Amino acid sequence: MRYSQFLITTLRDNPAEAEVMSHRLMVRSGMIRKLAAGIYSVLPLGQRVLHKTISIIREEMNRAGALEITLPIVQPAELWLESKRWNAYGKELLRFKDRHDRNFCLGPTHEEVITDLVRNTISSYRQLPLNLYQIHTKFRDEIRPRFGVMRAREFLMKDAYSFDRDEENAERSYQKMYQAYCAIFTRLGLTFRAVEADTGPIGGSFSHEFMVLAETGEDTIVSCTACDYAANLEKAEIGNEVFARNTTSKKRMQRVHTPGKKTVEEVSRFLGVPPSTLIKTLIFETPEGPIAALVRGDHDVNETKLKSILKCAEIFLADEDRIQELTNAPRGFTGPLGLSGIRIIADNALRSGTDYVIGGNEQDVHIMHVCPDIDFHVDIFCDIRCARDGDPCRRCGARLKTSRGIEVGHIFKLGTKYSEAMHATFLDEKGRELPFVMGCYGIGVGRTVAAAIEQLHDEHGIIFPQSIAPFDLVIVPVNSKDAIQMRIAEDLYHEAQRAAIDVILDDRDERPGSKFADADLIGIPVRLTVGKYAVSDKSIDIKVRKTGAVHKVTVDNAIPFVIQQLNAERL
RNA sequence: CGGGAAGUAGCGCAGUCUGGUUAGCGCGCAUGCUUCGGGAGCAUGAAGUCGGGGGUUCAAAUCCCCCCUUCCCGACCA
Repeated sequence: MRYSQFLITTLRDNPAEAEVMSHRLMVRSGMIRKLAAGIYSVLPLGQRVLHKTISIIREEMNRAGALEITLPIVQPAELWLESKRWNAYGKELLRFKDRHDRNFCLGPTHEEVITDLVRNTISSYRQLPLNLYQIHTKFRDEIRPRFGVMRAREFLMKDAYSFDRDEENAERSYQKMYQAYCAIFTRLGLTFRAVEADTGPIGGSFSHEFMVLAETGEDTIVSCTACDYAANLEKAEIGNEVFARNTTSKKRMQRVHTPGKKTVEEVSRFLGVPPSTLIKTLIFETPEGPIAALVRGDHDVNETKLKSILKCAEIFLADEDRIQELTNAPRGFTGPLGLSGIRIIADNALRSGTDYVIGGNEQDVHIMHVCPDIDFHVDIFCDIRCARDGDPCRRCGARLKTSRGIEVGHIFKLGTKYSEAMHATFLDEKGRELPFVMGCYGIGVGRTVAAAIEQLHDEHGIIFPQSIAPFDLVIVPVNSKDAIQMRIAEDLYHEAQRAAIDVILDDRDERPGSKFADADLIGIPVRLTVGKYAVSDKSIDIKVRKTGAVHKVTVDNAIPFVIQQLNAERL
């Protein structure tokens, strides 16, 4: 490819719309342009990167035995009504009507469509296992799209769906995908980690998220410092702690006046006690009515855990009016004592300690020296808080630590959730009709590219891993009006092409500084500079983007050296 | 949906408070000359419904009202 025949539209200034680095660099390098919030056009440079990413994903999916298909983006409501997700999915599902007034939606995911396809196509255990995948556009009407393609509304996703005859085989399919994902992200040159995760609205029994490690990631990962346990914060379980309680020296409860002190911080400062001796009482609305969730003042409630304990999809914090109605006090003074008709769920940590401060369910009143389960009733104790640095690991008891990541892939064991709801069955060798045991497996393609950039960049721009760089090599003639330099550059260009190197020749009549800056910004792994030394003593500079190292080689050795450099990185 | 910020040439911004020549600057773009090892210099030029609608006024980018869009934080969410 010649620069003069390619469209590269780099920008010198950071776009005002972009805050995070990967977004800035994708816009500045000319990979993407925004059309509307969370909706992007992909330019030729970005398309090349996507292409290479997709190729790797496709190769590994095929290697794992999955078959590529294409499913429609526009989906009829009937299928979603069958799975009960037409109403359950929420506003992310963009619904609309066609000219005949029939309901449709844009597919945010494709479980319904694939299940429908398979139930009409597969009828025998002999046709299993089956894994079908596509790399296609999804639409999710996110409340707040952000960070460019990292959280877009319209985005490219690889989604795969496995169908098996039983749990055991489904487990095998799941493991195959797990391995394939590891292979994919390794080939993409990413530092990543697979973590246990909540299944969310997709449902199913078990899932892993693949996290690209990056400080700017939206997700918090909890991992063990000793064993290999790792989970999303939403899911991360806290190991058994020692719950010691000595009630012999317990003080009597005491009402205290706490005018205007509503937050944990205010109350703890006012009373001169540490936040860990306060109990936060949060009222949540659930489908079965309000519940009270109790955690220590220095802990945070984990709503995902709470949902899973309550076995419901939707809970939300009660608002000011509702709190007043239920507790006869404004927000900030809620406590478990005397709450009638409300289930009280307390975090395990509250099994320890006898001397807590709680809200008095009365304006400007708190109660001191309170012991859970003795001074007030607790319906159940369980793990409902977010894990923190230092908490014990569920598996081995060692300390947990937290870090940040970007979720680029998610694999689910779906079980028979969809196949049962939609009557997708096959006959086994004994003629029994059984529902497919399913799994589904997603990779956010654009997000993966963004995550790679987030992880691999410097002050000059993107440092693409060779596997997804838009070009392997850029050849820069310092002075494109110098016929001899240009001829050497052209010769090297052709030589590189013959060697199957994805090369671009910067034949623009630009100053060398601009060409270098663009090459760095775009993140081409290897740059070859043809200048006056190439003319005078056949010396070429080869610069490696990642390390910044400059190697001087002769014209004849240039391309072989480049090949060696690329092979060193190629996986 | 709550809080905050912003919409002026392709991009980045000034001008708005305090209404008043022809709406500016940098980058980019076009043409010419010189230059060419880390974003060159000079000259000439093209490019603007000042986000949209309404209002106030002799006069509106500037003041008032309504709306739209975008970004950030939160709530929410693969």
